Amino acid sequence: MSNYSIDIQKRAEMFKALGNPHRLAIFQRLTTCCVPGTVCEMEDAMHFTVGEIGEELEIAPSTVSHHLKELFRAGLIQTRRNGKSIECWIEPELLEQLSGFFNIDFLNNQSELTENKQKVKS
Amino acid sequence: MSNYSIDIQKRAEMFKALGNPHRLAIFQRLTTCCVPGTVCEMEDAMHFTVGEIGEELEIAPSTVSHHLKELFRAGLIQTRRNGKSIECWIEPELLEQLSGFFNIDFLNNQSELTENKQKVKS
DNA sequence: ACTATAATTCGACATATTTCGAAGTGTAGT
DNA sequence: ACTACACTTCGAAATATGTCGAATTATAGT
Repeated sequence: MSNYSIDIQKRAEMFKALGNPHRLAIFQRLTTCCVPGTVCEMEDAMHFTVGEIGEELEIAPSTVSHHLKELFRAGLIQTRRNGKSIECWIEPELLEQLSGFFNIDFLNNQSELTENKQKVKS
Repeated sequence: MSNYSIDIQKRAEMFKALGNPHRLAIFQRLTTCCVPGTVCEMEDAMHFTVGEIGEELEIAPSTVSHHLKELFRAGLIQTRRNGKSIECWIEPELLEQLSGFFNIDFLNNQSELTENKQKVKS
């Protein structure tokens, strides 16, 4: 369990964090807050307070807090105090990074993969 | 925990399965088996036997078996008996699906997102 | 039939996770 | 200073997970 690169350990922690339905729901909420079809204002629209998140989930505040801490520790969300409440959001770069992990083109060590794919299929 | 859509439940199970370092290593092995720079023969090169996987992980065969079962139950890998051994592989479509989940363009409900992104940044 | 190889199933055990309520901390308004 | 609001921290309890060795199943070769 301990002879893996930081890389795989860190990523496993991310996936573990997303492996709980409540946390995945939070994460998804934080990514899909932009109304479909409208311009996404990254700086504002993607922020939610802990309270807002808790309302949708219907679980105890202490449980919401626990889950948010897990998401934060995994490096999936950012938080910031704003007056009485605390804002949560996701950095768009993180989504790119995660998306890239499953990108077979990426895994194939760069570039000419679109080419290769076609070769295989022909 | 139970008032979530099948969708989110199923996906959470996938991420939970990937949330263990050993399983993530298996999964990664199964996706990156193609030698970088060469053509990826989907039908053959992406298959590994349980034994081959176990060797690299240095854990008891029964533990490997357990992890593979989890990956299978989550819908992440496919298996097939071939003689004495059992082959495991990942369907490329699955990688596309997972990659798409983190694709903010995708989340934003299709198409004109590349456009939108640029609008925001300008 | 016997043996070897490949993998799974079955307890068992230690450890981790999820969840809650109660108590605590920090901020803003009166 | 007091009160309300927003959230976190701290046990505690129930449940789930990761790991192994021993026993079992399935296949192939002799």
